[in-house]
Amino acid sequence: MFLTGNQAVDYDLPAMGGARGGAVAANHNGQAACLHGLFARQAQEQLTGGQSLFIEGEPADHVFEVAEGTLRVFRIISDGRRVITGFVAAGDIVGVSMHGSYIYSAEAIGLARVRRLPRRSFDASVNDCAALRPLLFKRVCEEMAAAQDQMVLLSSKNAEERLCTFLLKQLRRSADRGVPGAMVQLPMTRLDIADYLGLTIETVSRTITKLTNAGILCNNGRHMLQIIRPAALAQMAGDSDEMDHFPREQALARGRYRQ
Amino acid sequence: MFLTGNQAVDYDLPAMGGARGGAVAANHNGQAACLHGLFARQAQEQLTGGQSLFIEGEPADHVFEVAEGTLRVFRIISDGRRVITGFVAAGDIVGVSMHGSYIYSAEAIGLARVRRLPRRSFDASVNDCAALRPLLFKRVCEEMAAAQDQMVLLSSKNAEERLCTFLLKQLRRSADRGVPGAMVQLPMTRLDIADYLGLTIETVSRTITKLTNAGILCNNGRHMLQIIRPAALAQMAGDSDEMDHFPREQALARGRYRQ
DNA sequence: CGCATGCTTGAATTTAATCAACCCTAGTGG
DNA sequence: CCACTAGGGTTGATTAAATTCAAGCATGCG
Repeated sequence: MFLTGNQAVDYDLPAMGGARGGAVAANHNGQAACLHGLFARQAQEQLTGGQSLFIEGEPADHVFEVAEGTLRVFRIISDGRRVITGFVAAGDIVGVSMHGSYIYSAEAIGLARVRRLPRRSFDASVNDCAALRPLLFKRVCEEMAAAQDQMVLLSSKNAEERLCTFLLKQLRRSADRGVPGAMVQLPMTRLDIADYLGLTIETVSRTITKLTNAGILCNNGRHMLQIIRPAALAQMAGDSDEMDHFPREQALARGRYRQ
Repeated sequence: MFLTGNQAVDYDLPAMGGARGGAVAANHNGQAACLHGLFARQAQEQLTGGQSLFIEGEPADHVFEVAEGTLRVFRIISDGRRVITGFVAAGDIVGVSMHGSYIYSAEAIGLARVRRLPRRSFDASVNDCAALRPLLFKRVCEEMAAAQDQMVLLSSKNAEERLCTFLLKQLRRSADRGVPGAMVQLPMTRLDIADYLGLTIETVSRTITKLTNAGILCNNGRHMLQIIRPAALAQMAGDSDEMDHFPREQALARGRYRQ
């Protein structure tokens, strides 16, 4: 049931070397213009809610591009709890920075579609194409930066700040996808959010209620919120915009950062 | 004293290619055998305790290899607190996965020595040398894996587990460096540890005391501990060795992971 | 010696977790 | 069409853990 990782896929790689004839999206004649181009000719695979794309510990044989939907990326720790380390959505690539085995699992939240490439092909393509390498590098840097941000969130923000930070990020995403009117799509459940933010489901729920009561947002069903006062949200997120150009001085002022 | 990470190491690279002409930048005609080789000919720079190597937000113009000592890698958040996202020690490379600007600061804990390479040179060398690319990629993967581990630690471990995990990691490091007899070197201060583990200095102190009283470790001065019962430490670290091959079953048993 | 810094310990407080009950909604089947 | 159910979600009361505030100790350095 939940183990049905992936069935029946054709694994031919896009014949990287020479002229890639037919050419679907996003790349041209000689070489792929972008990473997306590498996946463009691969068949889409469909995942239903809760279905695994890959599981922590499996050999990391493939790299995936999400075409549609959202996946959660997580690890199960020894006491059985789940830690979600990220969500990936359409356009994102998953499973890149793996050395031997996947270090986390990925599974669909609701319906999702992905394309896959064998890792060897992916690596070879990128390795062969000088234009792609910086693009991949950039992605990895972004992934790293996101991990850093998450560490900061987890190690120093309270429940409210965590949730506001999260909602703000989702708001940006939704806006980028053309969702209008400060609406935020939350495809994931409250439990997903809790496991991502290092909180319990109750705390997430309470905090959303509190923000609603404070007139900062407004609840349109479980998976859709409207942000009424984005500025307030940003302020409560705690990465204060106006001040954080002066990290050193502030820190000194508070006596926490010396020398 | 506690800084003597490892001194007097011979850093000439295994003379991979042929004649490495005068030239700074450390690579090729032949080609460098390893990333370390890229830095080998660079002058060492010395940093004293508390001195910055680079600061968050600066243009990320250089890549560094630590030759000696330990640095802390951190961000200062808007309210002035410091979040340490990692420590780097001899042999580690810092500042790789940066796109435009550094996303964190790095500064020496006590005396340290580093070698630097302009980012352009570093990138060019790696880009030109097919043998180096997977080595760099591997490093980045390790960095990513460490970040994941840290996220798990921060989002789901209690103070004791955090500290035990940390000590265990330091123990491995110390052992790798040839420190004998289950001794752990802690070049950093308690405040550094606290900022790294997402705790306060008081909690770190109390927890060390507790472990000492429990006969698990033994305090030899501020910057040196002896681990009396490594197995107990490992168990308290909470990434239980014996069970975590069955993440799925456990999770289901606890009703936390469904579908 | 005396100060400063880092560390430890104690008491009070606060935050989020836990335990427990209940609600709401979508989907099912009679 | 309505009743029922299961899952996800909310709310409340209590508890536990770590923070905060406060004081004192130890070590190293001028």
